[in-house]
Amino acid sequence: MAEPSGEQLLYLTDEQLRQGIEAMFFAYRGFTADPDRILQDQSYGRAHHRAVHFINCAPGTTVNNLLNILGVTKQSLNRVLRTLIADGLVESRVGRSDKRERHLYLTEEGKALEAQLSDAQRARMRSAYRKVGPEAVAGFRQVLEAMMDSDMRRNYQTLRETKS
Amino acid sequence: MAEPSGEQLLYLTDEQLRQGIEAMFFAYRGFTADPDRILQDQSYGRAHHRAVHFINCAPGTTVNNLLNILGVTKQSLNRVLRTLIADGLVESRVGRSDKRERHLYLTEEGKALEAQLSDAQRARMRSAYRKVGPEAVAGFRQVLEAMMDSDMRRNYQTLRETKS
DNA sequence: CTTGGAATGTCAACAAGGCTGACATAGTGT
DNA sequence: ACACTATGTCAGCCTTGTTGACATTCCAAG
Repeated sequence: MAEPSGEQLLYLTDEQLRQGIEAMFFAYRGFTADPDRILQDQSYGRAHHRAVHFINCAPGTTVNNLLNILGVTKQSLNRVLRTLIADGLVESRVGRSDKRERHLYLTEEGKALEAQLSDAQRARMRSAYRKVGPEAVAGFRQVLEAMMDSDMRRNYQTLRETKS
Repeated sequence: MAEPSGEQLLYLTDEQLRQGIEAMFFAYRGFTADPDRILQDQSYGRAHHRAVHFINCAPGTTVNNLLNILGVTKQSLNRVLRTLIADGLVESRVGRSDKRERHLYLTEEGKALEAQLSDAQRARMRSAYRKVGPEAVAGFRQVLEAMMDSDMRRNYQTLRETKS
């Protein structure tokens, strides 16, 4: 074998990549496990969690905007929103300037659920972050960002800007 | 505000954790996008991909073993296996010592599909890894490992040992 | 040896949450 | 007036998770 170079670098071998793939699979399971557990008793699922999360992040967002972020069809999102609105967790207000648009807000009850789910998920991530330290976290974030589709990266960065 | 300390460290703030959560969400979408695209034409989905992946990793594994790794019910896995076996991608052999067990192997056709899916997923990960360099990759892996459930970490490490 | 329980795997039926397609309604803008 | 946009809804399909019921096989205690 020649000196390591190009594709031969240790961290780019097929075996290393395979391990990364499996780590991603198992870690994502852990990542969603706590909110899933909380929601399983209620008639909600992961889809509701995602909707509530992003409405909380960007209060007043429109349905269309949420659609782009979540990457599902409007029929699919609508099913989820309908139940959330019916149960009084989300409020849908007709737009002032453009009355076709619906702006979405969490009610107090909605915020409470969001906080409950968010706390659980953050607790796990905080524990992981604390175990490995800031340099590892920086690397983690860099890899995740590089792994996104470019249009999703745009959404992600928009969300970062509006809140940080 | 006092000096940053304890929970006050920059990388442990709620806002940083929230960004990490969203990065994980978007990155996982990218992570599965390529195999999903390849499979959507066929009558297979992500569940088939996962089964094929782990059978490829551990040829001769039993159904029960696969169950533990994948974390789904045996009925759910069975449906996937049934179609894979019917289509000649997976072979199921009755155990010699214990005839209750079924040992699973990929056929040549199964290996071909696995390679196709795996290549696509590795390509994305390789590109991300190359962009950010080995130190970031090391941090990425550390965080993922810290984020797994402990029982899943055991599975993950077992898989690493048997193959590396 | 037999018999009961544990382990393993299969089949059936149901629910969540994706998807497409078609269509209604209402508001915007030319 | 007319085309286009944003949203909501209905119907129906697919994948993939769930539980319940059941068959087969193994093993160990009586």
